[in-house]
Amino acid sequence: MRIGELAEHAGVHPRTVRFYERLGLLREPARTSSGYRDYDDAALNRLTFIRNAQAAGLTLNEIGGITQLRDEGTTPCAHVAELLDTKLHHVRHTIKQLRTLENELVALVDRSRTLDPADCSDNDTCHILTRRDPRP
Amino acid sequence: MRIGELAEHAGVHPRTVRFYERLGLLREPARTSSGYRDYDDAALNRLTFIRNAQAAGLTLNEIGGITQLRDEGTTPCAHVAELLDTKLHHVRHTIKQLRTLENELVALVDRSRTLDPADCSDNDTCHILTRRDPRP
DNA sequence: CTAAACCTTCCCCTTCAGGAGAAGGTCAAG
DNA sequence: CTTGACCTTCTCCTGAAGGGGAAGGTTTAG
Repeated sequence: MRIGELAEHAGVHPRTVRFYERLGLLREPARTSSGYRDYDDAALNRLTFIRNAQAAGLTLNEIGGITQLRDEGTTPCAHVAELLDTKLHHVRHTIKQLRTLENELVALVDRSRTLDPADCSDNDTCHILTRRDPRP
Repeated sequence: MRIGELAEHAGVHPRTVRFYERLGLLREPARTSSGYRDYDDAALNRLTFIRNAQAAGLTLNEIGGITQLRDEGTTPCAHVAELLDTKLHHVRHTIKQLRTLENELVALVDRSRTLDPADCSDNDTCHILTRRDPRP
């Protein structure tokens, strides 16, 4: 199968397939006599895996670590499990930070409703954003 | 005051001050006879404003829009209020997405505990990440 | 036979917020 | 006078995940 067909099956652009190959996520495929890339089903499986892993929030770099283990003959399960666990902690941490920001924004939006634009001077560019309390 | 002093007062690197100037967030300051940048208190106010706005999640581009209004003589309050409101919606949307990802990751971590690495075949690189259900 | 659709490599561009280093000028203290 | 700390401009680099176009070769359908 040629690159366009492979890409369409996986729902990506042919460009993306070449990009993954350059990063080492996909092995270099066979070539037809005219130099076209010629993929087998294993390549589609691999590409599908990459998309699944991305959907789970893994970076291409992390995915590269997994496929490398697989290519070396090691079952990557333990590594994958650890990666997912770490990612989960990161996600939870980010959510916490965003919730803090959300509260801050709610306070600022409220504030914007009570302040009078006529009182907004050049000193602080815009008094809505003038900090009253110390940074956490 | 020279750039190092200004930067220290604001808690940033002198490089960052020059960077903001290049972006048009800070006006070009006066120069000493030897070519050193020479800032007044207004510059520190402006720089402090930029930091506050960043803490509220605004991008430098958005902050540039605010300072431009101020430099043109328009009170930017209405614009700022709208920006904050939009940002709040964005943040809430991002939190929602991250919560979905969190649930997905919890499911995957659970799954990694029940699957046997001995059953992980080359076909799917790692069976923990093999999708069972269609993408939302 | 020709035109469209596909493929190839090569190299630069994007966003975001700076960071790094080079090569050189200036200022304050000992 | 010299050393160290500061300042200047210039240009390139980072990470993430590709996007875009140029210039050219191939394949397929009509």
